[in-house]
Amino acid sequence: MSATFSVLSEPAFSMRRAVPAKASWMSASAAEKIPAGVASGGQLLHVAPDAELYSDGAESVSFYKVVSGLVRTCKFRSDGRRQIDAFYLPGDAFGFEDGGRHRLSAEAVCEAYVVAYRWRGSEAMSPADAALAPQLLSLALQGMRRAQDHALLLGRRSASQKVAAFLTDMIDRSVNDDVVELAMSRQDIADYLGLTIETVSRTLSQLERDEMIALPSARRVRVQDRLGLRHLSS
Amino acid sequence: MSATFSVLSEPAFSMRRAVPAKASWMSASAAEKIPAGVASGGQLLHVAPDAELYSDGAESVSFYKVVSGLVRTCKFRSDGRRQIDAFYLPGDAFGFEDGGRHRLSAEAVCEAYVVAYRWRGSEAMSPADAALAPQLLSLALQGMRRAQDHALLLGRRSASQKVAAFLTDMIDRSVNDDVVELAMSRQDIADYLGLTIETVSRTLSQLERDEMIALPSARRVRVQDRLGLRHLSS
DNA sequence: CGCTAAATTGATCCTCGTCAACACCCGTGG
DNA sequence: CCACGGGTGTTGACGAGGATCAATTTAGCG
Repeated sequence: MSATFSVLSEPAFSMRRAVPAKASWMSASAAEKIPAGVASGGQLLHVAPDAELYSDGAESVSFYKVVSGLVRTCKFRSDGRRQIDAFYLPGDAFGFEDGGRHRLSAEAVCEAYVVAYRWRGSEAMSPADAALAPQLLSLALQGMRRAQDHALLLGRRSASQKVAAFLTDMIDRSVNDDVVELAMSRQDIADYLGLTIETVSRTLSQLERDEMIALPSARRVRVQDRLGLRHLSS
Repeated sequence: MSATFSVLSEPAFSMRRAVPAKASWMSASAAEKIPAGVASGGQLLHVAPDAELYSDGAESVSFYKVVSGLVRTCKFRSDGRRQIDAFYLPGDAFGFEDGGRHRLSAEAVCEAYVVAYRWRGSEAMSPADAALAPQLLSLALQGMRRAQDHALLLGRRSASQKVAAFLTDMIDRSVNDDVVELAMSRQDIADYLGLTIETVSRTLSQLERDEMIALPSARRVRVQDRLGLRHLSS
């Protein structure tokens, strides 16, 4: 895994891994893609595919917002297995946690740009930061909602229900209506749903046979029976 | 299910269910058990066993803090199955969500006292409320952490790992060191872990045979090999 | 055009869900 | 005091769904 990410504004950023930071400066057009943020003073970062933005246990100095690409947060178990906590699409914020340390790793699924906002947790908030608290609160509540939905998704559901719910969620979150371009691999999906790659693959094939979806290519899903899919995930 | 809960301070509280509010006034000693809260103006409520504090979809007018007893938040699926999102012990806060509506039901597992704090979400915060934002933020981050841990617990783990993790969590959260008094039924545990009551029961029996725990009674667990248990839940 | 990683498909095993019977705990009432 | 009854928990037998191991196909990329 060639883990690299580069700071595109200020260079003073704590890197956990000794990795050569590739100098790749953003274009003006990329800068314009930054969504109207919580704070104005964000720092734009480029993260290479599979590169680690921060790791489990690392000191938490910022939270982040995705500008482009896809980010996953995950946990690595002692048995070597990986569990993915969430996928973050452009516009989504992640990485704000209390306690001074991250409790998950964050990695780019594919090449991504993220904005980092300096923030060290609700305990260490300056009076100036306090003004942002309501907006951070909104983000935290959103994050809690997402985590709760994920827990509900994982609790006692069949493989087909899980995959259908995953696809439904991806459709809802993507701009396009009926075709989803999955940036993540089958392994990523499996680790997110608590399944194996084989089961994910089999389930997708079955959904295709049932004519609920079409798979023009492995990572491209065309939804043909949106209602049926939504009903399956119940 | 005889769903009843009664407001012990002000009577103006929105009840979703047409239920006879039993007049049961708190004792002075119960009042003293209220933990130092986020806000001072909380309203003490009594909730009878299995009574619903609020239901999925209900308008969200308050968040809550457990004074005594045990509260569960849960979701009911269309197939009739129930999933428990979380258990809340004395001192834990719950029920703060954005969007104006609750997305889970809250019920008392056993007789409980909770304090309700008027709050309608981060969108509808008065300047006075804004002062509380940092503390609410801390609570929300705690809630997010809890939900994430729950999702990680449910993702691809064996029944014994799940049960061990559940017991470990209950030990960590209870005051007593090695004996846990479980207020919840096997069904509650099963719905929390995404298992069946039979599997929960079998797993507990197995843990007892392995001498990691002892079960002096069905709801009382004595932990004999705390390290082994913790290692199992990994 | 090959090389490699990713994805699919197949065969088999095992965990856990399901159905069923039974034990236990308590409160009620004879 | 014990019989009865219902709720809760335990245990057993069996089967289905998904994990595992293995082989093959497809896609991506030099």
